Amino acid sequence: MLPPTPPRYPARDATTVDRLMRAAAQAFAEKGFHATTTRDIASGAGLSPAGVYVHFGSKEELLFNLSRSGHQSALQMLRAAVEGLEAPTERLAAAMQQFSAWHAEQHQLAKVVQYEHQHLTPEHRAEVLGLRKDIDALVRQVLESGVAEGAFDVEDIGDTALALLSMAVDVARWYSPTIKRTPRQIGATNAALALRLVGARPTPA
Amino acid sequence: MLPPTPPRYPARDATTVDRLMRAAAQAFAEKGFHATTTRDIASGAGLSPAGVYVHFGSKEELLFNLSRSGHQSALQMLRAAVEGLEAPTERLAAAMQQFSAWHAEQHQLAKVVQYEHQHLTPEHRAEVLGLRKDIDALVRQVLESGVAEGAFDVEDIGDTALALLSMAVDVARWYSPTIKRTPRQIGATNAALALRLVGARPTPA
DNA sequence: CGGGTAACTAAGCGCTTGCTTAGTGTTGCC
DNA sequence: GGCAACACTAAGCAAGCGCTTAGTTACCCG
Repeated sequence: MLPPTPPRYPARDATTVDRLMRAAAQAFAEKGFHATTTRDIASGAGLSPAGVYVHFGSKEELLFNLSRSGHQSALQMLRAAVEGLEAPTERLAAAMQQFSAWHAEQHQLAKVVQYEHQHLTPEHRAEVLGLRKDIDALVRQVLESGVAEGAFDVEDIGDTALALLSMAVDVARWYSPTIKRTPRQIGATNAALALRLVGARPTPA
Repeated sequence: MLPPTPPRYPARDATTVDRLMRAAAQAFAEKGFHATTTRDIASGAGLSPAGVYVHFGSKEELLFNLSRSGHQSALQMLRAAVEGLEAPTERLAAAMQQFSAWHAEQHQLAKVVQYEHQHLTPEHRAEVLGLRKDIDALVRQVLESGVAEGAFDVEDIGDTALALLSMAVDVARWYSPTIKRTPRQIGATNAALALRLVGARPTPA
């Protein structure tokens, strides 16, 4: 009774779904969810207005898929960044570097992730807020272990974690591909600033 | 030929205009400009849908008035905060404290200011972007004088100013009146973190 | 070659949107 | 008292919205 193809509704035809996701990310990032029409998305993906609904049940479902996969990739990237690193300063620097650079490199997706989740249904919003908590917890944990080892001098871990996240997240608000600094440079700057914030010394030359 | 009343189209009846501005600020902050209908604003101000157009020519004009007056009040507040202060650490701490607290206390207006200006007409956007540049310039100037006096140790003034602004502006994104910290406490935290960022010592006890 | 399936489109439906129009009640001035 | 000026409403219009329906094309597997 098993079908010869694996369950197909997670859309095998990656290219059209991919074009839709890209077109939606660009439009949502530039104009916001409500100012974007399904016709914008369809034409951005080279489809007729009805073509969207072959792959997504609604405009909100498209936003949800974007928001969830964006949150997941940010979280995975953060985990990969600190994996294998022992020293708290290295872990913090790597996390801040990668997270900031991600918000620049993926600035369209990042804008959707940071500023459009309010337009999700309550159930969908709850799901992505869970992923956000994981990201917050990871940053807090990096700070906590640094404080425990005496590598960081921090007044309040929650406040400091929030400030660090602000610096990185806000990149999505002001970044534009036309500026001089590259995502990598932005990451390096924010990593250095983060080490100052937590009272660590930058790795000596 | 001068009329007995001064030019009247800047709306003398402050109370209805004020109710409209408040209702619009709340709706724009909570749902965004495009998701807000003129009927939302009208009913929020206790008017019929047509009543809005007695005082504002369009929904965008309402947004513009909000955005401009919000930018102006933020800028004025920043100027007042540093006025009369000589020591760079005091000036930076005062600016950061007040600017961060403003984004909490006025979080609805601040959200409109920071996240909705993309929906202004090009002319109106250009006008508020001018005010934003003034705010950026003020922060930079505080950093520059601190560096010149040897009070701050900063690698790059532009990057550091941007990080400081990120910390303050991002308050509007995460602040909610239900959290434990008061706007004043948030301001104090961010002021202390700012002094760390610029390599200054917090004022000794 | 025939038949089922999945991707896609042309057309359009019902609804909501920003905004207008025509009219009403109130106020203040001569 | 007369009347213009004003703030406001009831009703509604044209346009645009998200999404559906009915039908066409392309392709895969026997």
